Amino acid sequence: MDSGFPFTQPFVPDVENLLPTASVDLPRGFVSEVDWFGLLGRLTDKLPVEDVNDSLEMGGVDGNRVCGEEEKRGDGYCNKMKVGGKGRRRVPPRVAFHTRSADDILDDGYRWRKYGQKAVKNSKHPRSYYRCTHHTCSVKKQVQRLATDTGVVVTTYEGVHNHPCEKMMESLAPILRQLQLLTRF
DNA sequence: CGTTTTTGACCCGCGC
DNA sequence: GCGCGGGTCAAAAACG
Repeated sequence: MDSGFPFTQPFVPDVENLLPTASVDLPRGFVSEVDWFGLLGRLTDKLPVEDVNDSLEMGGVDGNRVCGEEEKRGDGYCNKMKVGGKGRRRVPPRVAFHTRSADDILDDGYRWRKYGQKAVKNSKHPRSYYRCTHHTCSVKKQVQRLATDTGVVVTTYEGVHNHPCEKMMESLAPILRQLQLLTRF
């Protein structure tokens, strides 16, 4: 975890060729410097839309429990949610980044809570599942090592953050204060 | 003591 | 139906 913020240069992936499941080689040290907001925001505009054809859809999380519309889970998924007939929704964007790193946990500026880990077939290394800790946010990510090259960490993001990155706001705070002072006059 | 991680159980979709 | 692979839950443990 060597996240000296801010970094030297922003890393700008080629968005045009990222869809629908992208894979980008990201140099070590650049992880926090990706413009996730802009990137994923632009991605959602062009995402394929898939058909939803009944009232049971929405993720299929846990077959046992039934929750009403108000009890919608934090991640937006619900077992039995009435959505009233056919409709269309966008599938969440998935973007994968490759990073050559000895460290599995790459600091991307957001706070994550780990909720699972699974062994990966044909690989010594497990895959870890994380969810964004922000209560209104449903973004998930998976972290695993490449089976063919153990030195490479693959981080797959799913969804778009609906809140600002706290770390970025922190580093921006002094500048914002300055601006506020200056614009008083 | 609140938050996060660990870890086996559980669920679900898919191919046979 | 059954087994398998992948994803998630949730209780307990670990952590700060």
